[in-house]
Amino acid sequence: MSKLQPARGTRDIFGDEARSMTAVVETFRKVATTYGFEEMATPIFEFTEVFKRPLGEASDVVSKEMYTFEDRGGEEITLRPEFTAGVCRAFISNGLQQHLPCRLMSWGPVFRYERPQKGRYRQFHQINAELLGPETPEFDVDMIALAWSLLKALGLGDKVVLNLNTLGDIESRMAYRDALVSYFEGFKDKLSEDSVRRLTTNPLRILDSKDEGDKLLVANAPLLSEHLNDHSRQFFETVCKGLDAVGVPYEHNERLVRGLDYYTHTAFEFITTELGAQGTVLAGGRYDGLIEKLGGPKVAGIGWAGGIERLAMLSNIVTDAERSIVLVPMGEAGTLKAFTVADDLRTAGHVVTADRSGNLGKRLTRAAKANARYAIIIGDDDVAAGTAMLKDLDSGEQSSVAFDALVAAVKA
RNA sequence: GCGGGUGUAGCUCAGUUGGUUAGAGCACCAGUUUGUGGCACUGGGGGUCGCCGGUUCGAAGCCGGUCACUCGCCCCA
Repeated sequence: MSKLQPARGTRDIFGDEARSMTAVVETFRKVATTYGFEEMATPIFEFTEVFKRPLGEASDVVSKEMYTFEDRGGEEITLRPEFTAGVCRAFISNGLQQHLPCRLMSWGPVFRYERPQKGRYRQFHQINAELLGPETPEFDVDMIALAWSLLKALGLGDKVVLNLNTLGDIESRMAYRDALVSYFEGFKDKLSEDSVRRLTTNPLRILDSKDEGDKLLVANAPLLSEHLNDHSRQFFETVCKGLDAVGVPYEHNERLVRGLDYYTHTAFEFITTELGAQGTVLAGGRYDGLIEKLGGPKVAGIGWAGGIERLAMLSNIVTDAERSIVLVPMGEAGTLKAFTVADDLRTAGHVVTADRSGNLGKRLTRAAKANARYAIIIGDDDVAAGTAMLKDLDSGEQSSVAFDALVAAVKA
């Protein structure tokens, strides 16, 4: 640790960036609420097993990206690398299967030990939505529609493209996996180093390879759509029809796969080209076996997560700070009087600060630069007279107002 | 984890073939101005030149290492 720097991949968030991230979260809460979602805040750390079991031992997240440590009581603890597993654990812990379907929204920090880049941090923030209930394709449509509504509300409707695919149910996925492995086994010497490794860890990932040689082989590889059983095919068709009906544009991308073991059926990613290699801005899918895998009831689920930093960077939306009233006390009596004036105005709901240093000109300059709405000058003479000088900083007009009339005057 | 680039004030950047107290603009603070604003003038604070080591009489500039950021890969939000 040299100097007073934050640890690698972590940062301080303030100013415009903080406001912009808050705006993303606020928009999310508002939109998700209209879809019937309720808040679920789970701990930012869990027993390691909660993440290890559902994500899959071989996944990158589990094998090299988790912040895991033993606490003072000897428990294996992990800082959450995603929301889904924790939310599902909470669902089971609290017996929420009595209230299906459950629509749960969350947001907050998540942790992944990765090499940082722009738009990619070791501690970053996500908004998250999960819908737990029966395995019904219409729910997939609802979830994607929610994501699309949010993105539109953030002004990202034309910056982002929805890539959609189906991984099929477990049966279809396994059949396809076998077909894929036997196909690529034949070209093992031509595959990139990464892809040879993926052949054993996650063969579907090869479809997504950026290696030029791999791409040639992938072009002739068997297609997942050819290995879908009837159930999986119908499920996907229903999802597509639903999306058409709600008017969510999408591209069927057969190469879209997911890294985590628990995904089945629908998988989707909203992608932008404006953030370099960090183009995925919001992504998710269906995870029908997850809750059972964690030891819970047979309940299916679908969910997604969005990167708050990435969404904020793309949208540039900032909630404007509320315009303030600046008190300018000019003497001892004025300084004391300003405390009660401030109190009255704040009680009435205004943002009030006092500027007590420098000459009057400086203070008005600062108030103007801070985009304050009013300045209230309170000198000793004013206190004696029972009035303050209320100055409208937009128009430049000012008038003498009795102290007890200030709250009303400022409203007008 | 792998490969490339960058690092001088809060911000944007100068800084000659290594040469003595490291500069500018913007921003900030104060004064002109205890009673009227975004202007002007004057002044001020702020940098161990990312950090450590090496070469040299002498390093912001050269060499090595390290840290951070950044671009791509892996993977992902």
